[in-house]
Amino acid sequence: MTDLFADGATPHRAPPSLPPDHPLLRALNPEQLAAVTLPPVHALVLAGAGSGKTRVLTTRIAWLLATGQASPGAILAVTFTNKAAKEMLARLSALLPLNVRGMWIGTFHGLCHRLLRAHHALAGLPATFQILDTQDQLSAIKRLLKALGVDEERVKPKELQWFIAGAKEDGLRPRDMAARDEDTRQKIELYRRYEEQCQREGVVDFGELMLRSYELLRDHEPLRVHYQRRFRHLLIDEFQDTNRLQYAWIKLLAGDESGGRFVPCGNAVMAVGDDDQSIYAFRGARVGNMSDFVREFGIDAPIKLEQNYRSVGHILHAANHLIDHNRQRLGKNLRTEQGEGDRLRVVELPSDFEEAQWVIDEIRQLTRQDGLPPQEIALLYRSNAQSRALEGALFNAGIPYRVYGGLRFFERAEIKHALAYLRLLENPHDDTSFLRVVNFPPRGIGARTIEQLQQAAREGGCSLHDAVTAVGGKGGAHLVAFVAKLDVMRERSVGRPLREIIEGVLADSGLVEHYRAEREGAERIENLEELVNAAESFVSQEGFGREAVALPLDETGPAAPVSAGVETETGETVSPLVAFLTHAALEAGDHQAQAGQAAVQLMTVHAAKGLEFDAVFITGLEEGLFPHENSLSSLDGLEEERRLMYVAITRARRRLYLTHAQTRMLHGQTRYHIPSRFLDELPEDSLQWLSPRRARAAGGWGGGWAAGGAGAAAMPVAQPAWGRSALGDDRPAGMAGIPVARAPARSEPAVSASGAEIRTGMAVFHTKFGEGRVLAIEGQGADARAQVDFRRHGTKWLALAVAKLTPVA
DNA sequence: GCAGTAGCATTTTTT
DNA sequence: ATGCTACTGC
Repeated sequence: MTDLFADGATPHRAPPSLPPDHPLLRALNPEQLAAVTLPPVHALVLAGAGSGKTRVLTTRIAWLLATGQASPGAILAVTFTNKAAKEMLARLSALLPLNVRGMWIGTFHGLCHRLLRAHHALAGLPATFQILDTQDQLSAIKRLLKALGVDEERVKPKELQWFIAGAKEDGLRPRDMAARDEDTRQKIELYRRYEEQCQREGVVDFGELMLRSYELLRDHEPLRVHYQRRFRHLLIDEFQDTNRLQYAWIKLLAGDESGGRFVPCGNAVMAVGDDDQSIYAFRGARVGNMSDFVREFGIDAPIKLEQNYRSVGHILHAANHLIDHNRQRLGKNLRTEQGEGDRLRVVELPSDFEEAQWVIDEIRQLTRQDGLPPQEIALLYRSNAQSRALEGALFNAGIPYRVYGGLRFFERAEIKHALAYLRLLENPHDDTSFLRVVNFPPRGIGARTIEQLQQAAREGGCSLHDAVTAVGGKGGAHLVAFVAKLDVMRERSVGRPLREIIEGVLADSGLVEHYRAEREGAERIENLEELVNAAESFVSQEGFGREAVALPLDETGPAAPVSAGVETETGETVSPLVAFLTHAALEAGDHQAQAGQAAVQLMTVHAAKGLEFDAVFITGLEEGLFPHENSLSSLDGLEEERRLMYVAITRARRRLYLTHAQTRMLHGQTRYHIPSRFLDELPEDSLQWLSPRRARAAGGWGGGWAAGGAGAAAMPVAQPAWGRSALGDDRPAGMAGIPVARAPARSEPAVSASGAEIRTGMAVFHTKFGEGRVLAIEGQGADARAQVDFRRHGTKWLALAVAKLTPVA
C-alpha cells in the first residue's frame, strides 16, 4: 500500500477508486461513509456524541491518501488537545502503514508553533524564542505592573491577563483597540507595554503563538500562497470550540479576502463538530463559527452523524429530550441500535454528605454484584469543590479513586524551577525564568537586592542578567556569582546530550541538594528524576525533530528525517534543549500518574468531555450549582449549562445516575437547594425515581410547586429513612421507583421578613424587581439571604432583612 | 530571609 | 471551610 504515497500524487487528481467493501470503508455507516468519501469540497460534519467522529476524521485522511488524492504533505489536521492529536495519529497509523512525518497533525498551538519556528525571522522572533505558560504569563504581568509603578489594586493582574488573552483570541493588537473609557485605555496601554516586554525577552504566550502565526500568514503573501498550495485538505476537530482567531487562521489557509469577502482558494476544509457539545464559550469559543462556516464556505447541508455507538436507548432519549430545550441549535437527534437499557436512576438526598454515601453504596453494588471494573465508573460534578465530599466518602469506604484536575507534571514548582535554569542556559535574558530561580535555592539574594537589580535593568533598558554588575554591595556580589554559575552551567552543557545537560543543571543549581534537605522533598526529587526520563524519551521516541520541522518553500513530498537538529527554512538548527523546553510548555503532561489504575474516576463535567464509562453518576443536580448560578442571568449562559448537562449524560454507556441534595456545604455555609430544572427537562418515561419525587418550582410561571412549598417551617434537618445505605434490598417501599405522593420532611428554613415567611420555591413579589421565585435561601436571622429568580430582572441575591419580599398567593 | 498571620475569593480549562 | 497571596515582625 505504500506505493500509493509515491511522490507526485497530486491533489484532486483522480476520482476516488476504492471499492466500498475496501477494508478502510467496510464498517462505516452510510453517513460516515459519505463524510469519508466526500470529494474535495468544503464540508461540515455534525458529529453527535459517540457517533464515531474520530473514526471519520482518521478514515477520511486514510482514504485521501489511499486513493492517491493527497500526499501526506497535503494534509493538515488540527485538534485542541495533545491527547486528541495523539489519538488521531495513533489511529491513523493503525489504518495505514505510513510515515506520519510529512503530515501536519497537531493542536492549533502546536502547528502555529511549528510555523513560527520555521519562519521565526519573518515573524520577528529570535530563533530560540520560548513559550510562556499561563503561570509565567501572570508573573510577567505582575512584573510589568511593578516596573511601571501601577498599583495592583487598580489594575488586577488576573484581569489584565484576561484582557490580553481575550484581545488576542479576537485577533486584536493594542492599536486595533478603541478605548471606550479610561479604564480600558489604561489596559490597552498596558497590553502594549506587555508586548514590548515579551518581545524584549524573547517569549511568546499561548495567545501570541496563534496571533503571531496568523499575522505571519496574513502579511506575507508568498508564504501564505505556499502553504495554501501545500495543504489541500484541512481537517478541523471540535470545530465548535474554535475562537475567532482560530477560524480566521483556518480561513487564511483556505482562501483569501477579496473586497471584504472571503473567497476559498480550492482547498477542501472539513470541519467536524457538535454545536450541542459547545461548552467553552467562557474561554472564547464561538459556536457561531459553525454557522459562519456554512455561510462563508457555501456549505449546502451539513452531514449529520446521528447514529450513536455508545449508549443505551434511555440515555439517548434523555439526552435528546434535554437538549431539545435549547433554542439555538443546528438540530440533531441521536439514535442507537442497542436496546433501551435501564432507565436513569434519580435520587434526592438530604445533604451532600448523604449524597456521597449513597453514591458509594451504589458503587459497591456495581462493582461487587454487577462486576463492573471501578475505572468504568465515573463521578461527575459541575465544580471542583464538590469532589471533597465524594473523596471523603470514597476514602472512608476504602474504594480506590482518581481525581482529574490539579497540577500537571510540567506545572509543578520543582519542574518549573529546573526548566527555568534550562531556559536561562538558552536565553539569559528571559527575566521571568531569571526571577524564578535567582534565589532558589536560597543564595542570599533578597527582595532588596532584586529591587535594585530591576531598577538597574529598567534604567539600562536591559535584561536582569545584563544588569547584575550595576548592583553594588553584598547583594551585587551574590548576583554576579549567580550569573557566573549560570555561565559555568552553560559552558558545561555545550555539545552534551540533553540528558546530561539536565542532570548537570539539577546538580549544579543545587536544586536536588535543596530538596534532599527538605522534609517533603523526596517526591520533588522523584519528579526531577522523572524530568530526566521525560527528556530521554522525548529525544528518542518522540524525536524532537518532529516538533519543529519546516519544509523548504519548494516543497516536494514528505520531509526528510533530520537527526542532528531541526532544519528551518534558512538552514539554521534548533537544539534539542530548545525543542524540549517547547515541548514542556506546549504539553503540560498528564494530569496525574497511575492513569491505568483500577479506580473510580472523579472529574468535572468539562473534564469528562470526550470520555465514556459504563456507569456515570451526575451529582449535585441542583439549581444554582448545575445550572450554575453565575450562568442563570443570560439565555446563552443557561443554554451552555444545558449543553454541559448533555455532555454529562452522553458519557454513559449503560447506567446513569442523577443525584441531588437538599442541603450542601458551600463556602463554609450550608445552602439549601431545589432540584435542578434539568431534571424536569428529562423524559419521565426514561427515569426511575429512587426517592420520592420532589416537585421543584417547575415549568416556570404558573407551574405548581405544590409538594415543594408545603414543608414544615424551620425544621431541623430531617433524616428520611431513604437517605441512608440505599442499597437495593433494604430500600423502603417507594424506593423501587414508585413515586410517593407524600412530600419528604423538608429542611428549608422559613425566614421571617416583613412579617411574612419566605421559603425556597415560593413565588414572591419585590417592589422594584417585580415577580420572582425563590431559588435558594442561605444564612439565618439577620444574615439570611434569598436567591430569587425574577421574571424580568434575572437572578439576584437579596438580604431578607433589607429587601421587601412578599409572598404571592 | 523566613515564619506566622490576616485578608480574600471561591464555575468550568487547554494550549 | 479552605487554600492561597501578601504583608508584618524577628
